[in-house]
Amino acid sequence: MKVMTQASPATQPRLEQGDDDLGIVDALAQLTFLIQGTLAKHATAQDLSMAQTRLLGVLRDREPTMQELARLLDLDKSSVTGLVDRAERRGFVRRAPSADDRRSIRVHLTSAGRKVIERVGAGFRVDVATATQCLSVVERKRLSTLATRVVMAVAA
Amino acid sequence: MKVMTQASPATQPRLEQGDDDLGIVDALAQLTFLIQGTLAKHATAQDLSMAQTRLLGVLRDREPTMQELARLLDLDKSSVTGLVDRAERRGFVRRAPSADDRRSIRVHLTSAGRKVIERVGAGFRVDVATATQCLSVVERKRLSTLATRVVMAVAA
DNA sequence: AGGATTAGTTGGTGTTACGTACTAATATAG
DNA sequence: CTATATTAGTACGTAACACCAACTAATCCT
Repeated sequence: MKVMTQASPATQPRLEQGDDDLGIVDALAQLTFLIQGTLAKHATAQDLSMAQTRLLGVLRDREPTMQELARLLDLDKSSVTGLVDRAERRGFVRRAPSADDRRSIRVHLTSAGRKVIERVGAGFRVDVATATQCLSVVERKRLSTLATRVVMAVAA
Repeated sequence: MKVMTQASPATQPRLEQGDDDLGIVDALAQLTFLIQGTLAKHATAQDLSMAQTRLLGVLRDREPTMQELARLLDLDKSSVTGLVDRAERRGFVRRAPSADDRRSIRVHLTSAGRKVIERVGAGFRVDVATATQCLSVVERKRLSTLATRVVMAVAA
């Protein structure tokens, strides 16, 4: 995990950090893999792939067209066709004709789909809570605030 | 993004958090997707899949056997065979016979492989730095320390 | 020496993702 | 009001990826 940056040239061994700090880049990278692994675990437990999980997750509070779905998931529209095909075949989502535009289609969760994604979410929540138990209440709050700030800033 | 947990029952709209805090679970989940997206972007820019990127990333400071690689990447050994096949075909890694055990094989980066993964790392670093620019130096340090603590605690 | 175990590959199946080409519906231009 | 262009979605071909089960070769065990 040693890739040099402009900020810390190869000639300098990073002044500010000891063993208790991986540096912002590696810390976030590793945290990311950890969290993704956790999510993948619960997805697998519900017999869902990560792609299916993302699809159902996005549909929890939306009823988008295929086009919008492609944008939300950052996929090609032809990829979304297949994804929704398989989810529909398993009874997790359904396609409904759009009211205003007869070309487009609205995708929505079925109750079975909602149930399965809620189960993944519940398990995930427990594991994230467990993983952050090494932090005090104040620290956990700090972490979630900082993470939120970054997410919000990038979104804007 | 509203799945209820034991910690915050459905009857209560979350006492402690305002609009400036998504809560530890959603904040980390969203941060994770953000970071993964960034990494994927730079991987694609170097014409690498995420699987190839993870492979080359792991090999930066290791020369594992196929078996160890499977454990490191949390993949089936047969998946690793294919992954290494494709990476070798593209000249990024090489297989070398293991000295002590004639059954096993050691996989190592080529200079081309090292070069390409370093480029991904460099771009990724820049983007993480940019994404965290909304934080002060102290806050950034705090975030990286907290993330490190979580990663370390889970690893142990 | 001989059976169990371990390392790695092979082959088969299913998912995922993409690009291109296509149909149908809507929007725009003249 | 046609004629053309654009948009929404699907179909098809290709390739990567991941798994399982079956297989070969080397090593371990007793």
